[in-house]
Amino acid sequence: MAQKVKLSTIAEELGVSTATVSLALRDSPLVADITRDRIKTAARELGYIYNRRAASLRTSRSGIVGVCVHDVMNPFFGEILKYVEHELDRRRQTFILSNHYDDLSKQRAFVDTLLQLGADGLILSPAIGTPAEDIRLAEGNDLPTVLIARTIEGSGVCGFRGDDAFGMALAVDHLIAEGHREIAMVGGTPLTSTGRDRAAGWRSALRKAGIEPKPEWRIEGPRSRDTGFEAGQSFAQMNNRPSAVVCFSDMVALGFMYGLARSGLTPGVDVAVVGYDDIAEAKIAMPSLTTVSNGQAEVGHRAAGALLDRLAGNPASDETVLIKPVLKVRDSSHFAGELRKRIEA
Amino acid sequence: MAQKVKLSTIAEELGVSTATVSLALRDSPLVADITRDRIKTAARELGYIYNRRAASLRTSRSGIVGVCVHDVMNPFFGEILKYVEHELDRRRQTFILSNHYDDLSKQRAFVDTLLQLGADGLILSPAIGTPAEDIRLAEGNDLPTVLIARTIEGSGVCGFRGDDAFGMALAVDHLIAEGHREIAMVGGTPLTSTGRDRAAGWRSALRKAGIEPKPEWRIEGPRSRDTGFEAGQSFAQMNNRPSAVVCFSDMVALGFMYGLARSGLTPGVDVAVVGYDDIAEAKIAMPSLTTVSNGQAEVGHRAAGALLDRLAGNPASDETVLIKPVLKVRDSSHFAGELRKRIEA
DNA sequence: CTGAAAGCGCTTACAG
DNA sequence: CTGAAAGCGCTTACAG
Repeated sequence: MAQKVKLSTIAEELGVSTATVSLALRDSPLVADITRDRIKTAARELGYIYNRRAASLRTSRSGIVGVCVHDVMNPFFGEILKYVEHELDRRRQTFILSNHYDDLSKQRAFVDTLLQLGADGLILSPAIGTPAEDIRLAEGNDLPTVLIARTIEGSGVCGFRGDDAFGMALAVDHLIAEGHREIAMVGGTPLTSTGRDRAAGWRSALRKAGIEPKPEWRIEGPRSRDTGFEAGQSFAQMNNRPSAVVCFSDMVALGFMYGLARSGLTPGVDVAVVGYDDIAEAKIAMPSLTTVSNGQAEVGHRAAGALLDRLAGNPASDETVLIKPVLKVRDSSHFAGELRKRIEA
Repeated sequence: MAQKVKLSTIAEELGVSTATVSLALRDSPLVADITRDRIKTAARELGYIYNRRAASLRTSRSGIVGVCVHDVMNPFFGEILKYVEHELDRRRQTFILSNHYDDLSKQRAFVDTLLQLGADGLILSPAIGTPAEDIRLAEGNDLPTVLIARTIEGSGVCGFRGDDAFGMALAVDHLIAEGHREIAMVGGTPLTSTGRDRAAGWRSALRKAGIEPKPEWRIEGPRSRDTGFEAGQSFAQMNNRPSAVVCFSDMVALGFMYGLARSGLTPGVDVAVVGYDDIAEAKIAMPSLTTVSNGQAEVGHRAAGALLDRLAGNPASDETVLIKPVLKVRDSSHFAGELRKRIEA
């Protein structure tokens, strides 16, 4: 390729200074209209490419925002990110994405890269085991951070997530209203705030209804479609199988229903199933999946908004915003209830 | 936060030059072992953060690779990206991801950003309508490009994708062997190479078996689970419904099966269904989905490898590598065949 | 093995 | 409204 075109190339071409070119290209009112137009035309004709590294070195603003979550392929995160992406696009920020797969060292390597690139901010759904210290380190190195989906005690930064305990209680209350008394919870781990809070919501909703959850009703672990599938197959073999389950997530629930079906049971009839998140697939699944809407749109929008606010110089908040979940009743939990009522009648 | 620590801070602290510090931190053999150790220790203690913008401005190497696909949330791309990610991680390259949603202007904005950041390379699954000129422009501005999943005539760069026509023919041949004579194809668009090639494979496999595909057997459009679902519902209402369908992708097939089931048909029994891609979900779906393995691992690995090769200074190739697909027979196509044979017997 | 100096391509006071 | 000059934090010949 030919010689690289830079500000000074344009400046020489037109017989003006690089300062004027720089100002003109960014529409500074300091530059006369005619000059600006001449400069912009020349830039276009010469195929000028703005060098953001140089600019960023000078201004210490990079226009880069890092986003790091467990796994983008998980629709729950994918849906949140769509909204984050939309918001950042509008503000002309470049976003760099990384999965951490709950591997702390991968997350740290990513944060390091962001610091090296002089990123302007970070939106993070922290990996299991992330110490508050890691967040403070990022903040201490001028990397404003906003948490999503999971939060960390004492991190001192703001975060957005659903009210997990409340949402899971909605699911359990619904199943109780449908006539169930034995309700298992499948999936999740006490290692994340999400896992702890949802399990707590399940447990306390049962107790409030006077039902003491049996230890074997709490099936920890699954957090993916695959492992949900395995859990569904095991569940089908279980002695004294509960009549209903709430799942840690829709992914788990959808896999669980596949697993039940593979074992010859009909989800929604033999076992009532409720998911969590209300991802797009829930509505079209067979049977359609009763679930708890977890506010992906709101989390994504507000997290991006909060970060952009801080970048604009507004004061930081350290508040965790809990978004109210909403129960979506569909066939996976409702068929069974209907049948039960008919039998009892 | 305190004063920013830079090379010169360390240099002053230890009474050496910044040149020595720079060399030491990158393990140059020019620096004495003791000096290097002292420097590295000081860097750690002072909390030094390497400024990649400054380095990159000087060296014109950024360590950044851009990746742009239709949508990361689509497991087909997600799976490819996992392998790309793995390969780039190993080589300590930072990767910047973007969806283009088949919007050419979004793709262009992303390529522009990469040029501005001085990215070292681009892995692209081009948006519908991408002119070869766009690729040449990137290459002309020192952004080596490798294509995945879709290719572009006359782009002059190398690409990796499955052999779509061959793969779809495998699927059709299988259904014919199962006894089907009326086989529809659901989904895909002639606007992409993938869509054209798969439809061509379907059509020519039918003709080779002496079957002339009826126009109404080609149901164009769906490329997602949602639209596959709608297609499944419409298909259920169709007069003279074919006994089998091949789908543009697993996502379409999985949605299609949901749609059939929602309409009261049993996928795999009332209608044989074959997908394309062999994403992880295919194996656990109900019924398990017969599909064509599309080499996501190989595409991801080899595309990343080819790009890294070029970055290492090896000569560019302009070859499109076609990866051989493999048929995976499962229940969604096999039940129906079994039943048919029994009925005929 | 180490240091002094130039330069990557911008932006930003400052002066006019 | 425009220009001359310094400086962001590195790396790289070059000299010693």
